[in-house]
Amino acid sequence: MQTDGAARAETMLRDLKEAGLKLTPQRIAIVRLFAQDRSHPTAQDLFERLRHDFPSMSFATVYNTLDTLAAAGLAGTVRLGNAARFDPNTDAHHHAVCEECGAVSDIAASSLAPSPGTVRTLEKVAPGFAVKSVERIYRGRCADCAAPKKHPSA
Amino acid sequence: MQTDGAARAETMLRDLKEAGLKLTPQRIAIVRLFAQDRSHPTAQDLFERLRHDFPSMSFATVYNTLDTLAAAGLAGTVRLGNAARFDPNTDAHHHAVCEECGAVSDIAASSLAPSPGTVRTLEKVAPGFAVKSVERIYRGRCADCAAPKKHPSA
DNA sequence: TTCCTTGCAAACAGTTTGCATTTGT
DNA sequence: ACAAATGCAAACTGTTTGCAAGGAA
Repeated sequence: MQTDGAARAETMLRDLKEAGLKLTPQRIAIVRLFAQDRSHPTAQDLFERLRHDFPSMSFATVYNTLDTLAAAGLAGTVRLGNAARFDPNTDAHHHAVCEECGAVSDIAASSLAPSPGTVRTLEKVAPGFAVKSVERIYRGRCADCAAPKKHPSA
Repeated sequence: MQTDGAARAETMLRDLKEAGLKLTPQRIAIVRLFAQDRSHPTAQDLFERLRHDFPSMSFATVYNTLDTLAAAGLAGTVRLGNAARFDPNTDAHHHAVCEECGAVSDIAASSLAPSPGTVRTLEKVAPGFAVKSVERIYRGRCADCAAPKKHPSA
């Protein structure tokens, strides 16, 4: 179970090191920032926020690091709009997307494995297709957008 | 229930006309091709196949037509990789994606509305989030890729 | 020292836009 | 005739690549 972002950052860094990868200042900064971010940031988002501390950092480095994390199984990616969004949550989970503001939140799942019923259904509809995992996207309206106060007046 | 592609094409065309849109030769060709295509083609795919009959057709026209169809509720879009894929199937359904060849197939669903159980679960995990629909992506390996004959020899 | 990483800039892929011209209706 | 659609090319966004220079181990 994932809880503390800071702890997760250190775990990621340790895992990267153990995988024989170098811990450059950039990577450390990216990981520390990313591990704590539950907003499913895009590479651009992170780049923007890192820009301040690392004025010379390039996009490529951000992508590189994120891809490396993903390849190491320390991060996931979700594609919902035009941009790839990265997710430090490696527990089984689905996503809830707000159609109004675009916010994405994680919805814990006990497992992504298909249920026996799902397997049975698919066998009929798509014979021969071997399901490995089921991903769900819940679309709707998040609490913030449902809130009546559209005009922050009064 | 969607069955005959050719019939669906004519239905689409009729609906477009009824919506006050013009039936240009390009649109007719795109619709006729698209309505029958269950492979979830990208705009590029269609453009390429249309190129032969309409050497002067532009990308923009393909996108325009596809977007128009989508806006009219006559087509759907799925985003799985880098490109948007269009789907002439407007019945409630999910998608099965082969992780090996990338093929996408439709999996009929009785409804995309969330089940009472889902609503209940989400209420706990994401309080205030109003689920409107649930989309599923089944990932696995399709029948073709599972087939042992990788080398079309013998 | 040795590779892995970085930064940069250019290359790419997919999609959108502006505008003059053409064309359904 | 008129509004809508087309073609074209250029602009854009998001992502990737090639390569010289830099830096962790």
